[in-house]
Amino acid sequence: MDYIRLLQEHKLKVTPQRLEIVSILNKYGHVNIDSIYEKLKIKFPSLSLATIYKNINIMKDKLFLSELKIPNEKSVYELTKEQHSHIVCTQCKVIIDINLDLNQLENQIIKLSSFSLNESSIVFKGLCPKCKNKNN
Amino acid sequence: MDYIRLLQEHKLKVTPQRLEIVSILNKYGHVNIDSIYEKLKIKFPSLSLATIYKNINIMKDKLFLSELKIPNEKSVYELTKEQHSHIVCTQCKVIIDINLDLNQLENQIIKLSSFSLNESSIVFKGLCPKCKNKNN
DNA sequence: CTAAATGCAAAGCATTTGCAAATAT
DNA sequence: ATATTTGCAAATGCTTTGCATTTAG
Repeated sequence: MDYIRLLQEHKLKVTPQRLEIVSILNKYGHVNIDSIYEKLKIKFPSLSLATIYKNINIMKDKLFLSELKIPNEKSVYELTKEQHSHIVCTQCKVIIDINLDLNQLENQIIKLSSFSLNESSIVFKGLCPKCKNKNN
Repeated sequence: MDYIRLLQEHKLKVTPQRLEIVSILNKYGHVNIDSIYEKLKIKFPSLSLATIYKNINIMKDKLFLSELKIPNEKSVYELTKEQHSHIVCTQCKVIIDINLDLNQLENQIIKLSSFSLNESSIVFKGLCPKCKNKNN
């Protein structure tokens, strides 16, 4: 993935801190602020939390970063991809992306509510295969 | 709706403040902290925000209050009902409940992810019928 | 009468802001 | 050379806590 181009396309200056934030997001997929900070602190000991917040916000504004709100948990961030849904393991907290066919669901909604739809946020919770087995 | 019984069933003392919080939740359906506070302040001028927070938290713990996290907006609270989904109007911010048949969706998820499922949080965004018309 | 709830003020966190110094273009 | 970004410290804002007083059961 070309992080430099990603930043440039959004008219952001390419700083080492920014490159590393994007790289962490890309590598880990779903991360919260604290864990971005921890990981970055290793490479940039002088790094400020304020810098992370500023960058997260600017990237959100430019829409190439999305915040995922999860019931009863902290928000995590991910690089914006095509629309997809999430499943969270209630035990080990792993979050995975899933591509669902939402046509049938959207038809139901439009029929029942007469809304016109654009975004959706679909988060399921349950047990991942590993944790399912551990529990037996 | 019998607010007194609702509180008693959860072993909470029936105070005037609590009755009014529950009544507001029931009346308005989806409300955020500030708007609960504003509405209550009229009836109880001495009311403290801390009391609202304490009550929201205790009701959440007892699971008869649910927090609804909405992408890019403040959380709202609702009395816990049977599982249902939500649609939010991006223009007027109205939130409506909707009962969807999730069977087909859940089958997809189980097939694709091998998770076992329990909760789900499904929030769609779009334009409500009124705002759709206004925009023409 | 006792345990729980309220209201106030203070404390605690998370996030944002202002500004001088450093850096990218 | 200029505008943006960083990092620090201070400020803000939301939520929680501690405690004395009040209230419900």
